[in-house]
Amino acid sequence: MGGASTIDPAGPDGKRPAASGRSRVPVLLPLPLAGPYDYAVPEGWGVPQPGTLVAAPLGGRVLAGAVWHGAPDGTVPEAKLRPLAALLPAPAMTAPLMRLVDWVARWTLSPPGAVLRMALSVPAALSEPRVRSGLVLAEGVEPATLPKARARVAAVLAEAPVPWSAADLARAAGVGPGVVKAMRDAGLLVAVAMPEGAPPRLGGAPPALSPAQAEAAAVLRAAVAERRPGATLLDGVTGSGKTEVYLEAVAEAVARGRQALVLLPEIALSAQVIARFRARFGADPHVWHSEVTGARRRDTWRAVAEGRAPIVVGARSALFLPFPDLGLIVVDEEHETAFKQEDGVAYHARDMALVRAHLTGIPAILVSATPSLETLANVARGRHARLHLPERHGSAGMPRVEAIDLRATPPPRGQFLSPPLAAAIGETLGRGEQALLFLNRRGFAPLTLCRGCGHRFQCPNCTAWLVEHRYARRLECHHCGHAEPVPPACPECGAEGSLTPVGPGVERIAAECRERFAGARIAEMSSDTVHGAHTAAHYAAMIGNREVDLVIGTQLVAKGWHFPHLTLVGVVDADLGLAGGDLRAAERSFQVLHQVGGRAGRADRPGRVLLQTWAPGHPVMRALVSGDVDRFVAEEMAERRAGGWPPFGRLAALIVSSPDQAAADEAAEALRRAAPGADGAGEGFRVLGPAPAPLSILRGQHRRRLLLKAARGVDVQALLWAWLARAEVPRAARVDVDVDPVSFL
DNA sequence: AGCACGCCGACT
DNA sequence: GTCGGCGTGCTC
Repeated sequence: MGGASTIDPAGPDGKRPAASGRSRVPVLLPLPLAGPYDYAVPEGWGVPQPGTLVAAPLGGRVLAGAVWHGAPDGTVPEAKLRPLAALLPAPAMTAPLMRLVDWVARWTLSPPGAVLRMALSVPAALSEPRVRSGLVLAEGVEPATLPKARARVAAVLAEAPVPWSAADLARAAGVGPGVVKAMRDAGLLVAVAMPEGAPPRLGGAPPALSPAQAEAAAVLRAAVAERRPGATLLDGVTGSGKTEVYLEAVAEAVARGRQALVLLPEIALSAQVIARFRARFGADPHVWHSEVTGARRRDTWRAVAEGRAPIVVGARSALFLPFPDLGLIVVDEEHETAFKQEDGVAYHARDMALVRAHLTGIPAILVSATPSLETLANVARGRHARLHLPERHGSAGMPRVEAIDLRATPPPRGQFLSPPLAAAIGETLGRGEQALLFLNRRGFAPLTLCRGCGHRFQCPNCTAWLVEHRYARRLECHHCGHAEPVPPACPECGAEGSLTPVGPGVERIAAECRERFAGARIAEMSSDTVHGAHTAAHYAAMIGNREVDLVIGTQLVAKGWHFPHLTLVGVVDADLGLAGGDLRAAERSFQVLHQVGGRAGRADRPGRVLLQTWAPGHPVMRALVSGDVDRFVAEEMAERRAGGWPPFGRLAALIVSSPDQAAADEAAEALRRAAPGADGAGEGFRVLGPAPAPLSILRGQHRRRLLLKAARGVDVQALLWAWLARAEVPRAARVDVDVDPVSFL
């Protein structure tokens, strides 16, 4: 991860033999350079094919790069060329992956090398394959003569005389790792080279599918079998069995000897999803995300490149793995904004997954209970097919959703649960069932102010309030990580005991519940209490075992969990996501609230969802209460169409940032002056801004935004290239480009 | 991304 | 008088 990697040139030393009249090849390096560099091919190598991974000297170091496709640049004089240092012992990049790199670079206006960097993110995997050693019994060792623990180890090896890893061996023998180590040191065990991991043996049979599932699965299996390019939306409510259906498509790819890639948002918390793959195929899929590091990361990359990984389940970065024979890409929860990478190369993994599938000539499946408007528009245009799963027979059905009008039944002063919601929680707990309260805000209170002088605690690096975290006794900025202790007195007027928390976070809701539902066992789930897959699984088990009565959580609890005893979901502030005028605020609110509501009543008992809102008439609330999703989508689509917004128009953002406010303003003005067209408007496009970004100072950077809004069919990239080339931006400011922005921060 | 070269403050 | 801050520019 991070850092373009120097690698050990397995080949010649770093001297510079003159390159004389030999062939030259373009080599793309994992650096933000404008394009590939030309290199001389040492004598006797032959001409390396495009995609070949090579070690190339650059300045004083040697980098891993890829021989690129297309003609060498040719303008660099022969004498300046340096010879390639070595061919790397790793499979060459495939043509579709090289084309993907070019495609993403062009689309995002990033240097191709910056994109290549994502595809060569595992430097260790590019050098000589790791020789793993395993342990076998030394010759002539007689198990019977050994002490008990050692005898058990010997027995395991006698039973299965293949090389074992030390950890596996200790586990199988039921002894500590020390025993195995001591036996090796004593010469009772010897290390031998272990063969590279064979592909997992996949087996398993399809589960019993409903007729609708079976029909959808058959369509998708056929598409995979025939390698039919094109995308299909697979949608249906929570519990309609979408996963089982796409797993059949995965099974088809595997049966044909091809690989399948399944992209998920934030995989770290989806242990339950991995378990479903295991249940279906009898073996774990290869897993890829940022928390997979070290030897595991290297082995997985290698297994993918060598075709030994039939199924890969991964976060967005898995999109750039070197599959030699990909047969299917699935994007699960395709509406999730986590698929959009914001920093560095700003790409949307869902959209680029469709590109990779297209370039590879294979089918793609987009899966969601609440598809994005982009995807629905593509279905409407006939660009994607659609398979819709109806609600499943025999399931609990969709929960009943009701809005609580806070204007009519407000919470008591200083509290946040309205009487109807509090009553419903009390009844649920009284029946011995579980309830979940959802509030997408960490900490105790989002704002602290002084009752004496009105002072508000603000982050020194960002335009944001500091959030009180009462357990940690700190005021924290959720944008830059700044934290300070809660002071005993107001720093402005010196008054003591005058600081007042304003508004709720999950900690405050938990405090209120402890008071109101004495004796209830409460679990708080937010990124402050749940750190990664392990704790998440722990919480899930506690909830599943009914060791918890009331769950209070942030967005984290909305994701894919199945809690069979949970029958009530209360949304503390259903209006929260609607503030701020974001283009997709309504769509996203609907998706999140629908998803968290889906946690209620999945077993035999009906679920109930209560939404606390000040605006029960808002289209999002009406859609959730009535369940009339189609109408909501139609209204939202009509608004977007009328305004020329995505998915009916295109957007690109230019984000100016600088530690110096004047430089940021100057750069923004320079961009404005250089805007394409007459005064920023032309055939099918218009430039909006500059305006301060919603977080006008973030991590000490002053930020300004300009927005290019264009009709579909306008070559946005061409406009942006010309625009950026024209603009004279002061050095003290930088400009980032975000094509198809998802977030407007 | 590194790494080198190149001009202005606080130390032996 | 030097060590060293990181601003700017180059790497086939």
